[in-house]
Amino acid sequence: MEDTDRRRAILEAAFAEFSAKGFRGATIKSIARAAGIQSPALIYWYFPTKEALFQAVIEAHVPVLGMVVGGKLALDAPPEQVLETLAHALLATFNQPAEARMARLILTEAVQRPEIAHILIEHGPGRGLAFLTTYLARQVELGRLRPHDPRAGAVAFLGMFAPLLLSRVAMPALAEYMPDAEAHVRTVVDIFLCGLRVDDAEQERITP
Amino acid sequence: MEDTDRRRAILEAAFAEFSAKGFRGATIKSIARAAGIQSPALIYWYFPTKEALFQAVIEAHVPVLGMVVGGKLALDAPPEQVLETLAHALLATFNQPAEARMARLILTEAVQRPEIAHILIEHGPGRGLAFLTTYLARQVELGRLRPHDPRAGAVAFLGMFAPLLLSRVAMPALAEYMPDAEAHVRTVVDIFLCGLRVDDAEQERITP
DNA sequence: TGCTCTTGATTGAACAATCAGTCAAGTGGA
DNA sequence: TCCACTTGACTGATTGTTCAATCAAGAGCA
Repeated sequence: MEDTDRRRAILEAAFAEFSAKGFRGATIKSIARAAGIQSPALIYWYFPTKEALFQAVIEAHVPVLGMVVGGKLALDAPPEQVLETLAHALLATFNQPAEARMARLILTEAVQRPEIAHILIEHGPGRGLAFLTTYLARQVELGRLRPHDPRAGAVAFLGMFAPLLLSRVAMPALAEYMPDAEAHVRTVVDIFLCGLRVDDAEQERITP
Repeated sequence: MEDTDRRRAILEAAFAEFSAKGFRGATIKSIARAAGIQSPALIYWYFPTKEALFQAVIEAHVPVLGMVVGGKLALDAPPEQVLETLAHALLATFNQPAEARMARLILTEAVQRPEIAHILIEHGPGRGLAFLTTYLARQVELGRLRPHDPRAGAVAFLGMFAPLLLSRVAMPALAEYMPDAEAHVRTVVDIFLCGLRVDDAEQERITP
């Protein structure tokens, strides 16, 4: 559990290599070179195996996944505030290079590794979905949103940002089909709110 | 360009292996074994290299990607019909095992291969997005939907199904957070339609 | 019918390169 | 001296790929 300079350097280099080339594409030799180490053998003094190094890299970056909903989002706060805050937090999170690379790593590796997929989902999108689901249910209870399946609503809302995040993080070729981020947030929140607002109630004007 | 039995068998086996283990994970030996071939060397009689075999596999499955919007979706058809049809077509498409495996292959490999990502996006999600974008713009023109950014609207609508498709195709661990497919389609179409419906000019104001 | 000759298809063996991982021999500070 | 740390050289296995040899089936000719 100790965290020396060398160990940290290796972890950092391994993260860069894994996220750029995938588990199989990144070799311990390339990781060693990226870490400024003379011999690949040194890696095996800190980590018993390549697989263990990979797991350590994952575990080192799991905590950052939980930060998306780390803010103070109350269950009773009004939807127009919570949804916009959540949307901006989502985009801001994956603007950070470390988080973006982590997302790419998950995307390429978790498919072949269901066991780590489970852990990562638990700490990342799972929390966001769980919070949003109970939040939507609560808002229906409060009469601020009309009755609907809150689970489907949560999946739908977060999913609306999936293409945008995918284009930023992993597939730049998608970018040409993507709208501006700010405009997208505005449109999405607007559609979602109007779509779930209680009918015929008091409502504010919507500007095109 | 000839398509003998052997060549087709190799392509099929390679598709299965690549989609299951990824490009690096699938070896020509395993592909040969899956194709019922004695020696891996035979593959090199039909394909000059492993990379060429991979490209051939991709090209062989590109056409099926265009089928999503292959149906007769008119620009003037009412939204409640078009959106539901589109949603069901989307889910039905990725229920087919071949399409699902193709999607997984794209997801895991296109990240490291921008050149093929571009082609695949062009034939797949790109077409869907392009159609939906012009369709939404047309509906705004017709006065059936209220003014909004049609590009963002299209991305949002298709994105709403991204988590569901991801859980089915590549990450089963996500399934426990997912709603029932039918209910999700209903909720999504409902939210999207209500969210973009033209506001009734006469609103009864109920002051709280 | 018999007999070569050609051609496409298939094979087992072997190639060089690279991989993850090991090992013995060091280094340098306490 | 001791011990945490570092190194270059090495190992055995696996990788994609090549190659010479072989097989089956005709084609042309007697």
